[in-house]
Amino acid sequence: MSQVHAFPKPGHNHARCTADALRKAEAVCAARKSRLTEIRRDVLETVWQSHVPVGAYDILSHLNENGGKTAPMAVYRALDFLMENGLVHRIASLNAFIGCAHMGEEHHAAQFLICHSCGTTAELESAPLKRALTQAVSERGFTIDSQIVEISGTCPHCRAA
Amino acid sequence: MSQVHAFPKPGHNHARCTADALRKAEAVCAARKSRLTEIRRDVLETVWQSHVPVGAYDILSHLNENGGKTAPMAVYRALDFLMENGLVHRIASLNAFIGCAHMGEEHHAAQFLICHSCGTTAELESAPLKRALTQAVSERGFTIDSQIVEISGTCPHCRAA
DNA sequence: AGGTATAATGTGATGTTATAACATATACAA
DNA sequence: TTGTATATGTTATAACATCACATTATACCT
Repeated sequence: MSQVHAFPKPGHNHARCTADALRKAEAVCAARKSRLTEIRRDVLETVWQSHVPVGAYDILSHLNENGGKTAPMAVYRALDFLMENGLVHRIASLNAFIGCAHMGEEHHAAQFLICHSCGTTAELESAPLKRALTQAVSERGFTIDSQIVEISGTCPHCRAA
Repeated sequence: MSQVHAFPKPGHNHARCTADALRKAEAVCAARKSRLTEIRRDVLETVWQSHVPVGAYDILSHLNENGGKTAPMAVYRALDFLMENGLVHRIASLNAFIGCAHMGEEHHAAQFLICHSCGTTAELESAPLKRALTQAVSERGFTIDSQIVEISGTCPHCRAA
């Protein structure tokens, strides 16, 4: 029986999400012998400040809040590293980035639910959807390299409110 | 039995695609009492020059090839109009635009196959995929407003070559 | 420890995509 | 024909992303 992932609740203990994420990231990097340097860790931490995707320049502003002088390139490089290591996803429809909720685990695909009311974005992670997609695509003689599934709408919590 | 749409062949008579598209666009606009003005028609025609998505600034260059002085804003406004009327789609992963292959028809969803070898991009239009998606999303209590499905890979013709 | 290759970061300029804000022109209905 | 809505023109700027090259840090081999 497949587990249906819950959409992040408005009042959840988010400090825990962040702490878990950083811990997992350390583990993933250790396992892959990737180096989670200071700037990469800072960027990851910034991305994890919420479940709302953040733009690269927002991350930059956050890093420079206390007089820092990090350049855009540094942020993009850190984001590239984090994406290569499966720690962060890019949301193409928003030109923004979000922490990966399944670091180190097998990943069906990058499938996202984006609430345009509160901005909260969650991974959908549906195996049936993945299968339907694979099937439809291969029927057409096409070979998949990568995919984007981004669904905008209203999350259960905003809908209730 | 459902019709599986063919991926555009390299040597097809593309003049016909364009002519068909412009004719359909006229019909759609007439039916909706939308005005397909000169610049909008020019942009649509430019987008239809191939089955490869074009960037807004490429469209702009094309419009200005013979000394014109159209501004970016005009192109974006035309694209907005064309998208509102279902004549053009935006490919988020490429920041580019492509003519809609199903103007005026019922549309399952914006689902695209993007060949990263030749650039050719086609609408997938799979009902089972749409169903799987709707199902997965509603299970999570989420209400869909819009969706993006963009699949990158190799098209049958490039794969054969 | 020292040398050297590789990886990471710094730095400045520039490229690319998209929108804001306000002025002007055009269509078309009353 | 004149008012109103729609469309376009114009200038500036915002927002997102990369190039190219210099410098520094780290790993790892001897």
